[in-house]
Amino acid sequence: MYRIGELAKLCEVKTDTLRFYEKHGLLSPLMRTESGYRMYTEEDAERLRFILRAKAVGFTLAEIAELLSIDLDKSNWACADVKGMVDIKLAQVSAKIAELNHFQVSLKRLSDACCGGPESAEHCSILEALESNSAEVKRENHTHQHQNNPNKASCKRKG
Amino acid sequence: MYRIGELAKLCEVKTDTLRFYEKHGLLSPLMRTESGYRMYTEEDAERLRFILRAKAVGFTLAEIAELLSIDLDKSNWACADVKGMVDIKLAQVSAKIAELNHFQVSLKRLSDACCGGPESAEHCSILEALESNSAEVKRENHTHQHQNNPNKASCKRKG
DNA sequence: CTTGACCTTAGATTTAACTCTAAGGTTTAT
DNA sequence: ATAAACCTTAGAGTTAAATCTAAGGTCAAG
Ligand SMILES: [Zn+2]
Ligand SMILES: [Zn+2]
Ligand SMILES: [Zn+2]
Ligand SMILES: [Zn+2]
Repeated sequence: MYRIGELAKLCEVKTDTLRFYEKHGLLSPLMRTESGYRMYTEEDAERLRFILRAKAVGFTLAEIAELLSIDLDKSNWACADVKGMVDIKLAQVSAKIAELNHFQVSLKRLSDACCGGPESAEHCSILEALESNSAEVKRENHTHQHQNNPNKASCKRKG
Repeated sequence: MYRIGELAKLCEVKTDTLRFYEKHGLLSPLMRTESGYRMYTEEDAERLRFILRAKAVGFTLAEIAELLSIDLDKSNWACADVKGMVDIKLAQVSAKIAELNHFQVSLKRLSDACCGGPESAEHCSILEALESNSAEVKRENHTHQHQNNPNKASCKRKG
């Protein structure tokens, strides 16, 4: 039996999180002490680990609640149901990855085009790209305009 | 000159969004009509496009506000500043991708291990994996337990 | 018998970027 | 002159998952 702080420490979450999970129907300790302290059993701890594992593969708490209720009533559910949830999540995750990959490619293109030097950003190709509609990013070259101050170090590519 | 609805349509955003951007200091039309209608200039439209392009590479509105202020005062900023913002964002995006890739791999492993059939989930390897701590997911095989009902179609791998 | 670490509750706050509501004024077309 | 389509404002609601606050009760040690 664990008090809330003990279980929290054991599973590396905050006590707030455990109360939050309880409020949202994910994990309710069966017992309370006379004085009202929550007492979690090993079974509760296992349920918490289920929740954390499901979180670790990307499920939301609402989805985890569904998985938990399926898990408690397995015989009334099919593999198809469970795999369906996983596959939907997989599609969502893949879609998000695709979006972020797009960001990544664009950002990389912007980063690569900019010298990153100490010169004025007046001719920075990143800003130019954001200002204009063109798909390609003009690359700054060695003779680009912001090398016009000979007192400053010349604007060389980093790394 | 555009009224708010015209600019919204032109750039495929909601009027709400334009008011929201104004409230947050990203885009304020210089003019109003006598009756208080916002009138956006072509310059405002360009600024909106800047915002949308920056959004399209993953910047938050707060970061876009910063980029806009840099853009209006380029000579007081260096390429290093601009590239720095891009590189920070790139790192964030890459970190998020890494997390999602982890989700994706885990989900794929779960999905692959489950037959996805109409049989009871009593021996579903997905649920088993979430219940237990083991890193590897046990794969359901052709003779797995939930094929014990001969009245139902056997639990075959989908696709 | 008091200090400090723990526990309780209800409810507010956080983050991001909208999105919606209510109540009303303006423009344009018929 | 009236209806439709537009515009205004302030402010509340949405989503997700906590995280924090305030005000107080409990427990073990010294
Ligand atoms: Zn440069
Ligand atoms: Zn640059
Ligand atoms: Zn199966
Ligand atoms: Zn299965």
